Amino acid sequence: MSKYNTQILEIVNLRGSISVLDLAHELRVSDQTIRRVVKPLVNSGEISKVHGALVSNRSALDPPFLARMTLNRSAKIAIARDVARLVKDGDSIAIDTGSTSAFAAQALRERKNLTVVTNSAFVASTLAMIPGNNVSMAGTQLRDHDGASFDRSAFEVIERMQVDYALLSASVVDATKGFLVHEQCEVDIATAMMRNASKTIMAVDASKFLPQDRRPALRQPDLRAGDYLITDHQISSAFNDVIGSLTVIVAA
Amino acid sequence: MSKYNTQILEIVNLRGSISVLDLAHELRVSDQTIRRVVKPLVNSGEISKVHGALVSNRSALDPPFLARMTLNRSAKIAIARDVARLVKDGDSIAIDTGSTSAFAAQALRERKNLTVVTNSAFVASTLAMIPGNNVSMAGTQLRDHDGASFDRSAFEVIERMQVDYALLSASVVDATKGFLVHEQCEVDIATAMMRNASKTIMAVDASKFLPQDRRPALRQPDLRAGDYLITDHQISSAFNDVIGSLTVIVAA
DNA sequence: ACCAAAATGTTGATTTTTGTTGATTTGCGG
DNA sequence: CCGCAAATCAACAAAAATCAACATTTTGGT
Repeated sequence: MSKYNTQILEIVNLRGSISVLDLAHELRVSDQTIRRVVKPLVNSGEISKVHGALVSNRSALDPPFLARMTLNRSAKIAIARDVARLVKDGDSIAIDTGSTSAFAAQALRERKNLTVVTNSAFVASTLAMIPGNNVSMAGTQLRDHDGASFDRSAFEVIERMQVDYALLSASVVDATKGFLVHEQCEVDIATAMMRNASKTIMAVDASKFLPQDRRPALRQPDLRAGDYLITDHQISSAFNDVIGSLTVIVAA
Repeated sequence: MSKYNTQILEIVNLRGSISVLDLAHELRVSDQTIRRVVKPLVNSGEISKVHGALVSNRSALDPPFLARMTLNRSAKIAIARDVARLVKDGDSIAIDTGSTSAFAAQALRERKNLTVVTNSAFVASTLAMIPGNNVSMAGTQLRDHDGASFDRSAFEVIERMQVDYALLSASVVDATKGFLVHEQCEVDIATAMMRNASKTIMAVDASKFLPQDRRPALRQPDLRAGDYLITDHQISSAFNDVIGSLTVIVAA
């Protein structure tokens, strides 16, 4: 990770493409340095390279949102893949806010003819543009830190949908108290989604099972027998109470 | 994959078709190079080729949102920058659907404390996550090709906002008929946004001023004196009627 | 101030891309 | 069917970009 890293990404993504020499001149370094710095960026797929130029492969569409979600990224992606495997073409699904759900939305782009209801603007815009999908955005006023809505109209929209799956997440999993989140409004939305869904999918990466500094106090509604828990590590038997009769899927 | 790849796709898709020689001249390279670069594009079916010319195989319809995002990218980015320059921190703005508006939303991320109302889920999610912004998503059910909403609740939300600017766009500009779009619902939303805004900003790149194959028939509402038109080239005097008393900003 | 490690610049050999030339093919109107 | 002009293709030379190796500078810690 070099000090030019962010600058390079910025320039390449803004201009769409630029030659190695031009970029070297822009940053007042030699072309060789650019090549060296750029190589890991290309390997990690952040930008791509053709003989003669660096080209951005960031579609102008996907916002920096996902890029910021670097916390446990690969685990979340693995979980997202399994969510997409569970859901079939033509299913209907309610999706809550949260970074795991955001990745799941990305993965669900490969499904077709989904009916989706969500209170997250990001999830909505991700899935709305897939041809054949039918996406409803629940809520009007968006919270600034995650672009989700928890207003009255959000509940109204969710209440009038009847879906196959509710895809929920949690901030922390406690061995006795269960799935916890930080805010009451999140519980309320989750409850509404569960009530109107046949099955619930709880997607939480393994880090949420570890003790946390800032322990949230609010419990998500209890899951029902046959609901799914998707995570990325084998779960310790200490959590048997919480897991109960859930179908546990451990993502590779 | 060559460095001319994206440029070629952009030009071919914009113009519908172009001769190899013209394209070579446009990109300042030899015809032979064009032929070489184009061959893999033709093989992979991205564009097709007849003797003497390259033709786009994008549908004659307004290209899908994703494709439009790459069309005339640099012009749209320049325009977006000027939009962001016009709007000040703390302003309120209504934003319509469309690729130019999507870029404008990206550019507006550098503004703070904006109040935003939009019927595009993409614009909403782009701006919602900026701390201090207050974003309202107008509408519930999202159209699949661009993730925008035109339902009853969209109008209700827009009608109850009072904003400084309405940021609108158009598919084509006609010298006598003015700013045209393809669908009535787009006009309706634009009208509602304009009615509740002090000033209107019309953002259209120069390619929209050229004659088009498929001419949309629906007129955006007339702009008022003092409204802004932001584009990327000097506008021919043939459009004087349309421009009227607008403040024209030509993006660099 | 000193050393070691990391980052950067320079050089020259190597590879890829591009332009040019001339032969060959294709589309089209008699 | 023929001939013509435009378009295409093949091959080689020139130019540009890349890579590897080594020299130099900068950085961070003692």
